[in-house]
Amino acid sequence: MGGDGVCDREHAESPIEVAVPEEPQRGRAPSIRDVARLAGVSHQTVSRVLNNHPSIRPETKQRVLDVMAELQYKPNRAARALVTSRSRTIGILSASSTQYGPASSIAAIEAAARASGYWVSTANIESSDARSIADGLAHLRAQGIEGLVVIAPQVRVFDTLAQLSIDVPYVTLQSTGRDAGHALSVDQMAGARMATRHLIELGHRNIYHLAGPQDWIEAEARMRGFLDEMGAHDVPTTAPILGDWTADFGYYAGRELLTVRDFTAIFSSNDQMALGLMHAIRDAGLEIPRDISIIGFDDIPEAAHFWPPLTTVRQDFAELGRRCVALLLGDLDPAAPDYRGTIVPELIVRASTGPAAF
Amino acid sequence: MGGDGVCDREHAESPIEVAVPEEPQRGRAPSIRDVARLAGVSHQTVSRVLNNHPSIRPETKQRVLDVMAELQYKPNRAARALVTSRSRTIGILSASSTQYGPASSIAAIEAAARASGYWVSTANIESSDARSIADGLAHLRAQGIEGLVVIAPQVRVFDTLAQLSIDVPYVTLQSTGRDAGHALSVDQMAGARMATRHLIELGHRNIYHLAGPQDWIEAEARMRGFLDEMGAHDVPTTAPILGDWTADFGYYAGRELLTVRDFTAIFSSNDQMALGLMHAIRDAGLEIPRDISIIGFDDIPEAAHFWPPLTTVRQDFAELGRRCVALLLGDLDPAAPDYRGTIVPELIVRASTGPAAF
DNA sequence: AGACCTCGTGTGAACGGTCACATTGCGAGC
DNA sequence: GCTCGCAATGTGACCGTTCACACGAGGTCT
Repeated sequence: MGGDGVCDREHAESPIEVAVPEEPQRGRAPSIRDVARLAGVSHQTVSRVLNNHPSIRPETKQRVLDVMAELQYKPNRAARALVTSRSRTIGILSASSTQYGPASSIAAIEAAARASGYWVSTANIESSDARSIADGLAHLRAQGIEGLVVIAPQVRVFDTLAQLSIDVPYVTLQSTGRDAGHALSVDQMAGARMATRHLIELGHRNIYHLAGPQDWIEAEARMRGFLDEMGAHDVPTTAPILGDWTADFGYYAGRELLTVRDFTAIFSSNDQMALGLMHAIRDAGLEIPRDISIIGFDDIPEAAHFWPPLTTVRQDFAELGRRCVALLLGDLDPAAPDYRGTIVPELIVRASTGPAAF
Repeated sequence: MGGDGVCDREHAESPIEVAVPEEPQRGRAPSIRDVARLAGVSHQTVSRVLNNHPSIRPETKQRVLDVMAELQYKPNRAARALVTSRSRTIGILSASSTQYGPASSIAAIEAAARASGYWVSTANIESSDARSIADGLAHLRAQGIEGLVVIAPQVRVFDTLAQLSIDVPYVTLQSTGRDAGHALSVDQMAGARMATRHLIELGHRNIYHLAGPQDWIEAEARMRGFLDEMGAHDVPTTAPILGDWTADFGYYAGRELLTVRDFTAIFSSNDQMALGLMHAIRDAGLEIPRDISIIGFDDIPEAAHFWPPLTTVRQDFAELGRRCVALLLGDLDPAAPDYRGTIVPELIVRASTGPAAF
């Protein structure tokens, strides 16, 4: 019924293009039994060809394959999922999927999943409240996902997830340190220490840290890395400022900080906030890095073209996505390679950092 | 193992009435028939409750609902899809999903689809070659999607899609002008004309256009808008430069252009390239907008914090995504509202444009 | 030479929903 | 009073695939 309606509509809309006189197309799409009939075998033999079962005579197999091609047979995923109770679908629960990092990871996850014959279905959550998370998760679960990737790295999300008792294998793209089995991440602490050490080695002693939102796991890890490294060099620290990842926040935080100006460098927890900071610093008539050094985190593609080009810490989001799927499939499918373990980020020195001014 | 499972099951079923207080929960998830048995109705009645069929006694309905809640019954999507041959899944075929625009649209599409009870499954294509597109499409089709959204707005993609004769309703997020029925877009031409007019009104007469890749539909539309507006004001034009959307390209193009420097303004087809251009201009010791004005396109969230803050044209990607689903569901589901028609972008004037220097 | 295994194939029953149709009561119309 | 229609519910088939099991042919072991 619905199909007819759609067909009519198509015809009405594009009279020039679609003709589609090719297929006999009487009624339903060809099934395994149609193939079987034409190939002169049983439906089970066709099924065996589909799942390339070893014990099947090559010539029989070829005959079946030929008929499949002729009929343009396509296996019905729903039927298969019903009987095997395996959907071959990985769900992604993601916050802030419009940002470069998450988006890159999602793309990599999709590619890796597809290569392994899995589908990917996403659910975005706008806010991190329990309701929104539960809704997203319910949506994915209703679909019968086999594995779950969580790219909403707020502590709150974790807690909510823990309460919801997920019944599928899952991976989170950030590490709380608590749930070692499920987590996968770029080593945020190491990256933050690199960034901090870089500033210290340039002679800076009054360094601020513009952190991410308090309840983000990455933000916390970077903050910890910062504090540890500062401590290791006996440099006194001030309390980090808690931001929201946006360039807007960086700008306003910068304006605020400059009213006092008791620092020579700022380590921003991501590149966007660093951009906002630099904006504020320029507005105040100061020069980077002569007056103030800025270092970011992520290395988004634009960072090289900021003014000045931003020194930052590069994360390999794509590798993260790939490993994520490998880990998940390791649970789902013991054959897949397992490369658990953290990925080490890389310090990218550009022009926004320089020797300490005073 | 399997045999044991079956045996257990047989035993569990044979004794009259379940002795276990709560739920045996051994093995499979509860089905419609489990619910039926405990509620003392037929499986069909349960099905009617699920699809809230009108003619069912309220008290019967309530009883069924109670049992469902108790058993934590969840309908099996695969079974439903199998029998109705409707997957309730929308596929997204997307290139460059890591960029702000596409990512925003994807998020909006997912939200809108979910609100209408649909799932979203994505396939990313890295390159625009026919093979990659066909693979992505095949992947989505194998899943039995009911509708398709294409956010890979290269002309090439369109041609490939046309050849592949898509058998589901689809929408493309950009307009070729040719396939009016399927396309949905922000009015790129209008946006480009706004941007160009802005520069002309500031007195610029030597304006370059840094366009996007030749085969992108948006790029072409913006270029056309630029040329039209220039023509309307009798301003002579030079051939647009064809870029690749990246800040890197903008930077190198800028360096190249500055060797001649026969212009006072550049209209960049997106914000990233504008960023690269500004980088190159600063490197050459020039000041924006005193020496050269720059205008971008998209209004990515960072644009307000570029140096100088970028004048650009804002596109409402989220609205685009929402309408996209509405359009698709209009095909799928005649009840949904239909708001076809283009979305008008908005000129955002910041500090990267100013009066012509000479 | 019979027992036994393996290969290649077929048969019928699931899986968990929906659909078409059958079957009850029960009030209304003639 | 008897039929008719409708509301509320039940019965069995079916969607397209895989699974468990059966079966014949041929080879190997004892």
